[in-house]
Amino acid sequence: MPQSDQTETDAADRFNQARAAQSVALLEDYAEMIGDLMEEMGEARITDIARRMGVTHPTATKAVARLKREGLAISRPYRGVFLTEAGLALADRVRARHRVVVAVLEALGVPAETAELDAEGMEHHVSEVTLAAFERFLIARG
Amino acid sequence: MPQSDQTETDAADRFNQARAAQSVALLEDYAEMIGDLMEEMGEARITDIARRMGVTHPTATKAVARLKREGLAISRPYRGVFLTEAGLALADRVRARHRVVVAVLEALGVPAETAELDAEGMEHHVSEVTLAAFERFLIARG
DNA sequence: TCAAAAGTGTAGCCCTGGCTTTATTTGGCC
DNA sequence: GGCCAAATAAAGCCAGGGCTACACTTTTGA
Ligand SMILES: [Mn+2]
Ligand SMILES: [Mn+2]
Ligand SMILES: [Mn+2]
Ligand SMILES: [Mn+2]
Repeated sequence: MPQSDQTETDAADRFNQARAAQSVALLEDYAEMIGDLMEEMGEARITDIARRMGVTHPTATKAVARLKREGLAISRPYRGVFLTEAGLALADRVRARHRVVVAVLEALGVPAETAELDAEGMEHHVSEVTLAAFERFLIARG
Repeated sequence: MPQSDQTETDAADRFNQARAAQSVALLEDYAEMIGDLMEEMGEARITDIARRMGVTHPTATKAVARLKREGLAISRPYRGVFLTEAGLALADRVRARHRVVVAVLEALGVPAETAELDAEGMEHHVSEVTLAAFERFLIARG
């Protein structure tokens, strides 16, 4: 394989991975947040989800519909939303990863509020391998 | 402002920033890549753009249409695509940021190929403040 | 108790960013 | 010079993720 072909497939692979990560980003954020609300309030109401996500309630309803379709949440009409086992597992993984990303940013000298803001988008593109490296870095650093 | 209200607006702000960053991510990646192709080949053809992005050529055509609409590129029918001054400036900023993000990941112990893959998505969520911190970190580290 | 407020559902609109299919143009080559 | 392959354009489909407007249900409190 000539070098220029290699350059092209490598680039395409990168963009494909980024697109794949983006396509689950919304599910991850909703799962994490619904988990938070269940913890805090016992249930997650559409209105509360929408307010925290900064969207209108029909938008939150659509996202929850997708979560249900993917087996991550359940709900009955006019009742709260609840995560399934799979949803809870996802929420936990996402929450842990979020904290690691914020911690790494802060360790690198990023102000706390900025770290929180940037981590919200960056986290979804942090692969398992990178997450492991982040954790090693945080431990080594003490 | 009660603490719970604060929690909610903070979260909404985070998600809004992440959405805003995502909405320009595509422009950034195309600008960077068209800049690369102009450098390598003298012009950027739709077919080459599409192959490198890992999409079909109608998809690339649509993206280029958006770049033109935003004043970042120009092109005439059946001719190559070229960046405007604004497009070139964007491409340069994006390319520099991309390199910094990759360098930081590698400095944290992430393998080179993984760093390239993850950086492609993460870079778009790295704010100016965070980028500055990254650069200081890289310099301090030598 | 029951009316008003709050919450939820649903329909339908828009834009983005993928895709396939079909038409048109260009460019290389005999 | 003309033909054929490659490139480009154009049209139209789909899903995702935002929105508004409107209908319906549930909860609250006087
Ligand atoms: Mn997030
Ligand atoms: Mn998060
Ligand atoms: Mn990118
Ligand atoms: Mn990039």
